Amino acid sequence: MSVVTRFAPSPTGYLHIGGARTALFNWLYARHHRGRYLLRIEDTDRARSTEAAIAAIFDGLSWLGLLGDEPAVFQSSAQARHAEVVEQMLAAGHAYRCYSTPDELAAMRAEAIAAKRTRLYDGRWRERDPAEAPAGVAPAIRLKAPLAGETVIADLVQGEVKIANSQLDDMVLLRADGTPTYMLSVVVDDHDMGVTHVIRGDDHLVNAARQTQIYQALGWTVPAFAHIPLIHGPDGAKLSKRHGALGVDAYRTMGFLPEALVNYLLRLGWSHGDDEVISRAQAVEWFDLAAVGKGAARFDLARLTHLNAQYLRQRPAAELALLIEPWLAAQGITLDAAGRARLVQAMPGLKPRAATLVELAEGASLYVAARPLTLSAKASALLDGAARARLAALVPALQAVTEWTEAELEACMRHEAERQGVKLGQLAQPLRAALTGRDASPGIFEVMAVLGPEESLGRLQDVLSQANAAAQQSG
RNA sequence: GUCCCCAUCGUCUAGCGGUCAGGACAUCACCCUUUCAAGGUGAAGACACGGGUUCGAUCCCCGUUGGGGACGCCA
Repeated sequence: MSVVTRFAPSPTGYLHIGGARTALFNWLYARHHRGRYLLRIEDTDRARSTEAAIAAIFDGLSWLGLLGDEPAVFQSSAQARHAEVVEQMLAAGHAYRCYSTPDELAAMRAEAIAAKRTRLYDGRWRERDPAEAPAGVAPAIRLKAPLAGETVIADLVQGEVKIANSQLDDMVLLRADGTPTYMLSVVVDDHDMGVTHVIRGDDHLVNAARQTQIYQALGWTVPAFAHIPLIHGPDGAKLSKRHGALGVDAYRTMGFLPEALVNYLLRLGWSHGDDEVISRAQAVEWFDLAAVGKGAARFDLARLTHLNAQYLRQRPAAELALLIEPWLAAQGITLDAAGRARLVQAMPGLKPRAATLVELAEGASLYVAARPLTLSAKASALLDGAARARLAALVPALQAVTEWTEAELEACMRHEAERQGVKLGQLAQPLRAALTGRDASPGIFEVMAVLGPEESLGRLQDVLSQANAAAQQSG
């Protein structure tokens, strides 16, 4: 039997980071077993579903490369089928009409809580004669669940889980308005879509027992279940808004690469020995449910950041130059062909100094900033009178460099430092400040080589002439 | 209140009866060095607790504690 998995998000705003991991595990499991991976939008609750939310989910999945193998199924389109299945159950005596109103049920629940009793539905209409039905009340249809015994879930991650049937009440299958509930829809849809493995969050573990009862009432084969642990925030509590980024898109805007996020999510709860950086192809080959951990894991941004740095370095320079353009644009920097070429050339020196695209763009901006540069406070501090004098003396030497390469520039600078009787750093640091406007940058010879003689000397002159102007003004 | 799940360094984890309890991130130190990174070397750092089972428990069983989840005519 060929494996069929599915990811079934409800469209409530964005693709949650936990949902992304569920999707990933489903995708990997299907790929590993050469099966199919499907998508189903659980939009049964029409009021809470919006086009924008659905688009956001597809967008997130697309970015991560986790779109379904076939067009997504919309649960709301199968309502007639759901109602038909409930009719069958009614006819077979596996379901019954319940005339209790929502108000009545709420009162029943409140009473149970006050009396510290179980809050399960008490089955008051289970055996009652429908003739006693109150006039004008549309009934909900409930499952006639087994009273005694237990329901067993053979979970691929959690192991065998047994739940006493006394703990499971007669759940609603069809609402009074004729719409199906989630519990019924999932079962029917998973069955109709031929889903063989249901891989989802831990919070559905008890639901698996309820759904098993529905499968059994229908005489359908129960799929294999795998309930993966939830992701917690850094403080150990459930991941929530106050932890910052929740949606996958937020990580995208923080400058993370999709392959890094995927690798991070994969290792969160799943492991393969001591392997940390795992390619997509390798993950497909290695992935299995048995290696999924049982405990909830905390989200660790530092770890994601480190992984991102690794993947950043694997990307070709040209790709990275393209990827950072949006962040550059946000700084008001638009690139021409020469600027792009300069960034590509600068990438090898920029890469190891950045962990995210945001940092990479920040580092890259020095190469494409417009003259004259705005100096940072620390850069200005480096350019005191003595430093400026050293730089002024350096200018003729630089102008004499015939081959503007890293090696030639270094030779020139070392020679000049010796001539001036200073350490290389005393020359290099002020030069860095003048050429980059900052106190930290890639190697200064590399910076000069990428900038070219014209831009380098130009930036240097900017600083020197500003100093002259300032001196004339005060003097 | 009832039921279910979980438990190894700060964090993610390896371990599947006998290990100096391994790796990674983070932290600290040193090296490299024109700055900042990167890189290299090293350090510190964990089996929640109590009972069993066993010649021997991180590992198997029970309990305690702690954490999480579920108990809707939400999904």
